[in-house]
Amino acid sequence: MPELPEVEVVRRGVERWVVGRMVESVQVFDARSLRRHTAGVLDFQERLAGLTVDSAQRRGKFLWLPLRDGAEAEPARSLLVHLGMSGQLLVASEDQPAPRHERIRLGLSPSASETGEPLPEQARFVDQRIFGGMLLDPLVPSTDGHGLVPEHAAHIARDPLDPLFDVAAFHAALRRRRTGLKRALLDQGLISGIGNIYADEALWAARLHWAAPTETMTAPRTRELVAACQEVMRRALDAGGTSFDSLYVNVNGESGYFARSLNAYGREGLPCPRCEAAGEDGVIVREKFANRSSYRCSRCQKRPRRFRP
DNA sequence: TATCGGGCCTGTAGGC
DNA sequence: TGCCTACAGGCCCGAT
Repeated sequence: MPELPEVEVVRRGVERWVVGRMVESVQVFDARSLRRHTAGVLDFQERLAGLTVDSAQRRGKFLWLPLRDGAEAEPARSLLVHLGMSGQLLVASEDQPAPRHERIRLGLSPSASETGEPLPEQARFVDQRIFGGMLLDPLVPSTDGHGLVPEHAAHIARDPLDPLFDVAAFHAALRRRRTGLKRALLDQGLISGIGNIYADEALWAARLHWAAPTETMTAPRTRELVAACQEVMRRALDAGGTSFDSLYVNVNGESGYFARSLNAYGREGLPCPRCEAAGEDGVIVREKFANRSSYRCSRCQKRPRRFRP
């Protein structure tokens, strides 16, 4: 499932393979992947073709490619990409067979690597469940005054790996909320990039229960939680992301290995690794949370007296 | 205004 | 074998 580390892996791939190249053609195989581009498929195709990819940017799980028209000094719009829960952005050569669930294909201008090898001519957006999508979006000033962001991503908070992420501001916002910790971690307007998997992993690392009330957090506990988020995501990034199946791959179609390093998520009934190492008997339990699952250790992530499910 | 829950989607697994 | 149901989950929007 693409969360921040997976999207960052894809961003790096796009930076290496796609930046600096012109979009020469746009094929749309499934209009549902352009659901958020309200002007429609034709508008998307006509306006995107002929623009050059200036860079590859990311905030949380949103990835965007600022686009430059030949005569422009600065990009004024971007191709905003969200992978949803099954989206992939693959680079491929024309002779490679079309993958199943390919929704959008971009033909790229010819280019060569440093060694003179020709680069793949296509970028393919593949999305089995169509929760993700693309849109052409104007770039607007970020609400914190630093840089430009696509209009549709302007409401997204900075993520914990962003050098400009403000822990004190996050703590203050957390204290103002009247909800449970996990719900807050999944709120992309509060802190971005965290999905169900890394929320469980970060809460496990910080020994916090998912339903602990946000208003009970102290500043040191918030710092510990943010540090846990950063640590979990950095390790996932080093491993190339989390792959449970073929739903997440990098731009070259390769899977990541972080799933092997998960401590809580998906480990129902197994011993808690931390408790096991200490000779204790904690077990990972699975609980219903907002129509999905939450995993925690029965012993070191005890249910708080006050509880906000 | 803040919070919550349902809908969007498809493939897979499991039960019958 | 084939049908049905539950489940996975990020984001958006309407309801409370």
